[in-house]
Amino acid sequence: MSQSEQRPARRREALSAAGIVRVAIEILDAEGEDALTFRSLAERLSTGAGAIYHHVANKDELLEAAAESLVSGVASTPESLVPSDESVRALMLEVFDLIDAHRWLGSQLARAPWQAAVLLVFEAVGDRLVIRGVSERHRFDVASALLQYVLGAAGQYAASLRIPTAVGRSEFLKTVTGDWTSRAGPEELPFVHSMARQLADHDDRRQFAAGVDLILAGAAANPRT
Amino acid sequence: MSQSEQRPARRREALSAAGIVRVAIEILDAEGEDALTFRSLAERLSTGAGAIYHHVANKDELLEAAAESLVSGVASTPESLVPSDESVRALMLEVFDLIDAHRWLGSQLARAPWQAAVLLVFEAVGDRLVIRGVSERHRFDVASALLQYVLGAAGQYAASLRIPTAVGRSEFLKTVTGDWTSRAGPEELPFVHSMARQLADHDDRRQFAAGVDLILAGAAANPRT
DNA sequence: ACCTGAACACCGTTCAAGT
DNA sequence: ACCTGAACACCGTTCAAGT
Repeated sequence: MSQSEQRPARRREALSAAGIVRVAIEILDAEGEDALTFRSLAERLSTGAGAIYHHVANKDELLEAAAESLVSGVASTPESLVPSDESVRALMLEVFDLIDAHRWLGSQLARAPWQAAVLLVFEAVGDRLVIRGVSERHRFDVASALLQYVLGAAGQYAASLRIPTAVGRSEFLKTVTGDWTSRAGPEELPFVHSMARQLADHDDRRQFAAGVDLILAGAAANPRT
Repeated sequence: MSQSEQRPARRREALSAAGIVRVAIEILDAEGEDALTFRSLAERLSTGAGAIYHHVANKDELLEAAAESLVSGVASTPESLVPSDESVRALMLEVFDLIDAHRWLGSQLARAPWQAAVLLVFEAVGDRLVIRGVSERHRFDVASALLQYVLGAAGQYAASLRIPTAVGRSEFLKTVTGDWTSRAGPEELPFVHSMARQLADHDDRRQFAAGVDLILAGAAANPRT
């Protein structure tokens, strides 16, 4: 404590946008969305908060870059040229798993509509639809529907409570709806109450895949023009 | 300016949770999400910021209550008992229009997964699926898919730029992707570039409806078990 | 050119003091 | 019981000063 004052000195290699994004992802993954601040980031980088602004315009850009960095890993060129639903399904599940592994990514994708990461998913989905042979007329509709579906799931799972499967039906409903449920019994929410077991027991990933299949089945059925 | 100091005095009727939520919605609608702070709210209510905490636990609860207040208006009992896709479609579009009219609602619904407002939409969708005669085995899948789809669209449109239809293709892409597009030409994003016209010209609402039809067509086709 | 860190203009939330 | 508004513990962002 009686250490004499001395200025910090500039040890350390130069900062870079890529390095900042990498550390930001580490913080987001390890400690969650709220833990990422310019102060915490600067501390981890042994620098001042202001230094970051020399490489990243602001926090939004930082989050978009972090999202793009992760998404670009899964949304690459289709590996198969065989026309089938399988490659579309596989891609959608890859995106799902990525969000599952990085919860903050869900909120980030849902936040800004045409950020780079979202565009990459749209491109990847579209590429596979072209290979699958979806007619030109329906491509845009199907790609949009799949994109919006995965973004909805992203936001949903990102904030979800990850209920242990052991939890029983009534306890689950209580957890999920808080005291709100007590205001609304089976008479007011018949459907929700009839689905309580599925809500408590369902597997998020399987559920997600079922929705993808529904959209692809609709695409195959060629809906009304 | 030489007015003598005097304490504010307690004119005004008592605060209430409902009144606070009403004024919060007014601020959100008129000035957007960022404009709603406990300070701005308190000013509009001619009170201190702390007073609000006697009626609302925190800002999250306030936003959830605001969302529920709006959603409860559209997600009421089905008006028709005729089994058809039409009532499902109509409900989905009502939710879409509600989000369109209150942009902040999109982000709010996408933010917290099982808040009251989301549960109300799930219930309303489910009720109509039961009437339509979707088999018990598929009800949960179809309701979940529709819910996630509308939440994805909600987040997307909430933040969307609302591009005037007059804007041309290249200008649109520039607006939407920023300088990111300049890094990625048609070789890297073939699908996005091939869809550029649809992206620029499409009608959000019609697009949304097309996705709903896709899911309903998939439900009718009875996807793989 | 890049970095540093104090300063600025905000937040949500708390809490002693009033009525 | 309810209200008031200053105070607290934060933010993102800016900017003079250093190297």
